[in-house]
Amino acid sequence: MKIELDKIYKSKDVETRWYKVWEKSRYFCPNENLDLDPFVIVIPPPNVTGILHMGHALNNTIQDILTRWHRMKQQPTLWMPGMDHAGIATQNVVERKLAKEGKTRHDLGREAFLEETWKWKEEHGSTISKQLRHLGSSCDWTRERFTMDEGLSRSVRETFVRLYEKGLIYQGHYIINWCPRCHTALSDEEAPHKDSEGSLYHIKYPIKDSKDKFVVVATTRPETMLGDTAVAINPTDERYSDLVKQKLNLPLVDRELSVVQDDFVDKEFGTGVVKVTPAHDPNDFEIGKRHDLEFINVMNEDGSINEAGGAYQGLDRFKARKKIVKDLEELGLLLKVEPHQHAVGHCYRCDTVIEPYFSKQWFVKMKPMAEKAIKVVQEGRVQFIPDRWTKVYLNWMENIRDWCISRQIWWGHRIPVWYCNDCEHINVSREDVTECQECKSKNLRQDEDVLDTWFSSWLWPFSTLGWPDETPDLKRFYPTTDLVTGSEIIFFWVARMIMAGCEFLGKEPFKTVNIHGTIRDGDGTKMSKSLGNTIDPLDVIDEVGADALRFSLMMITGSGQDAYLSKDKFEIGRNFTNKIWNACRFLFMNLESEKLEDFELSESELKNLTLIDEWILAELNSTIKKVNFALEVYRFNDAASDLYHFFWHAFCDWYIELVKPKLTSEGEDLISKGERQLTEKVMLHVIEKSLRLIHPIMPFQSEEIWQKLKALCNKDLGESISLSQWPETNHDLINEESIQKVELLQEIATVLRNFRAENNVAPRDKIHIACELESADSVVKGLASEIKLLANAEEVQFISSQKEKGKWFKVGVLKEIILYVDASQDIDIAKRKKVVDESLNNVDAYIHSLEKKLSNDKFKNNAPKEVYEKEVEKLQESLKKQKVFQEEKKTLEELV
RNA sequence: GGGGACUUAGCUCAGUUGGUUAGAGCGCUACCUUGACAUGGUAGAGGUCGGAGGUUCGAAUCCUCUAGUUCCCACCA
Repeated sequence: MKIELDKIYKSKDVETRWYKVWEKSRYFCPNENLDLDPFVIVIPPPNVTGILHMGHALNNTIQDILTRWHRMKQQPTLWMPGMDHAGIATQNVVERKLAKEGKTRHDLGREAFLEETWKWKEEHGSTISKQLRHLGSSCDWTRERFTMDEGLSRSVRETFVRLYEKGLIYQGHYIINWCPRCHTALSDEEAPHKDSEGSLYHIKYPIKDSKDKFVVVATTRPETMLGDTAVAINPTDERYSDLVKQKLNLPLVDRELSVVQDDFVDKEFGTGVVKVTPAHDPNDFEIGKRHDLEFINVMNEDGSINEAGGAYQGLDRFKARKKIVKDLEELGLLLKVEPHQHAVGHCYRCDTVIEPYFSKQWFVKMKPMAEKAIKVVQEGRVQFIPDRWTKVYLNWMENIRDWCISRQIWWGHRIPVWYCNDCEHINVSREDVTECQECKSKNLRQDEDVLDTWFSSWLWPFSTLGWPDETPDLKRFYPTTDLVTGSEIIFFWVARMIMAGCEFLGKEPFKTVNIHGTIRDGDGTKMSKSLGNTIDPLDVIDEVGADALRFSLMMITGSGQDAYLSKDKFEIGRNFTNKIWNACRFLFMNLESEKLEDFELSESELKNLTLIDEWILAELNSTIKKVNFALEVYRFNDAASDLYHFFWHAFCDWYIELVKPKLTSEGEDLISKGERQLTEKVMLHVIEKSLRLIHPIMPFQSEEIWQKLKALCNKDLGESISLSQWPETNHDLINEESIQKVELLQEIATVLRNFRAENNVAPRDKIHIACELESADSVVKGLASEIKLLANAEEVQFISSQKEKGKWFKVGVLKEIILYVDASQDIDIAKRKKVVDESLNNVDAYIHSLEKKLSNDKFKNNAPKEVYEKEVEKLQESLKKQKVFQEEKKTLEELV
């Protein structure tokens, strides 16, 4: 039976070929196994406008590893895919497109604009799901959802109505974050503050009916003074106690201002006098409410000054600011301007400076829901990994503020509210309303606004499963198991999902939240398109393959830690896929066995193993154990590096090298046919298990090789490695003794190779080796042929210490053995002497420290017995070494 | 203002309950173009774990302070 692999691994061909098969064969749909708990992940739905970036690649690789791992454990496994309609982002895209044609959305009107947007979605909206397939993501695409599809829209309405009926949704006039470019309200989370250099303007407000008397107020936004309706001081501030009875004249605008006392005012800051603009500042808004002040809105939706601004009407807010400052200066009312650093909100979509804006919006009352969501985390029913995020989450939850959910855009779920034009009744309904519930009038108008995009995302873990219907999927797959996401959407998404799950289903939506790090570039700045510092995952896939990308990402990103990425980081994955490919190729090339029954090793086969076979099986099983553990605790980097070290540095570097002669022609005389067959079987067993272990991280290549391997076997291994059984650890095969023996063998080989390197003995030249053994029954005796092979020796002799002194040259000292080579070699005595001197110094120092430690009674009394004994053992060994080195030093000195 | 995270070889990072003469990958040096792989092999050089103090028989690992880098959160005009 011959199986062949191409000379080089052609990732592109393999990837497209297998993904098609996987998807077509519905391997990614959950199985019907009722005995095992289902494993469920919902994808953090990427924006429909999105294109795959490294953050996605990391996020989805982790999800895929978990999904494939559980699928191989034969659990019913569902990775629910889908996309987010991304209200503002998508609308921006379509509006930009229209702008190129010289049109605005208003030219089209609402209906036509939405049609246009759906059209855009149909044409471009599947980009990212295609890209996720390139990555190998094993989502169940038959269940793919979109936040605006019919079912999800229904759950949005259901939740809105329920919350409204419960009194948790209310409408009101408040100061919200307004983006003058997107023309919409934003939630607090959507308006992140950035420190910016601004100015603090000190302005004189004249006191009415006084000559030249004035108070000084300070502001960073002078243009808002157009909307001032009062000035506030701290009630305990004696400097201004007289002021309370007086009135002020607001400059530039002909308006009288009263003076109010409010605790909010900090006596220490500035002059201790605050201008109050209730319609343009959240704090002033509160003061305004407390003191029943007038709310004057001075801006239009685009941030320009409106008619209330008198002479400044029509000016953009920043132009108005300049002009106002200039005018004040001319009037002699500008006292001074100081540089001032302060935090300014910016639109998270377009980065425009947010305007605190007074308007009527819909809000969700969050406190009652937060309480439940806090509880489930505190009780450990939802667990953050790493745990430090728990604190971040709880802190936000405990200080939660109401959620502004109305957006003044068109793309999204329209608010299910109909106002009666006749009786002004507010109709809130799951179904479209055509008749007023109060007065039966048909003269209704629906609320113009749509809901925040996150108002549909927060339902994602159950809306995708069919909720509010009691669907079989919902029963079977809710609550989901793991959530995998980045830290930047803990508040936006994770926290709200927990609230929604508890509120609407009475059960937390997932058990663990795995927060992975952020991908940054080599300088540590976040990768973003606008900075132009991105590495496109698709380019990487193109160059090195998806498996290499995935593996590299796992090697690079420590648990939850940010990763600093540069292109060369992907070499590790590329090299590893190459190594696996070539190792398998080599082994397949030299196979002689006929078809095997299967790859499992029978009892009798296990009894006939060579030491090397025993050892590799021990290493394999200890790797299975480690990988299992790593995955269980979400330490993907550990899993990846465990696999890497096993396959490369145990299997390839040592095992294959050791069995090579048996497999190639020169070995034919050396072993019996049965022995060769057994070795081949062990080797195939190891490869087959390794492939299964690697499959969650590197799905494509493992499938390709595994399918070739299948042909060698009579037993039906199944259709795909992705459905095959996840390897279990066979603890009986973790044979410590064989591990120790092979470690000794490796040390011996290293010493001898080192000798070659130091003395420039060519690898081809055979050497003669002698081993002086501590005891006659040393295990080393059984290793002669391996030593011979690894050191390329003509022969290996075992000698006793006293004899044949002149013939052998000492090259190394190990645990139970002293190594010699034939003294006829051309040996660099000076070099050797240097090495021996250094070794002796090290050993001396080490012995000194050990003796010190051991002579300390406190150590003897306090340290655990094993630790103490270990130290004693170390000392004995070191003393032996010391003796040998001393002798050798003497010998070398005589020779010089 | 509050809360995290990070600081270990030239670079990027491991080091899970304190006990290793401190590890890996890349890079570097020397040798190897022997038919699996130069995306390779062998050998080697290179850190005392940001700094200071403390706890302990024993600390990279725990505590305190301190410096630097960085990320969140926060309504001080």
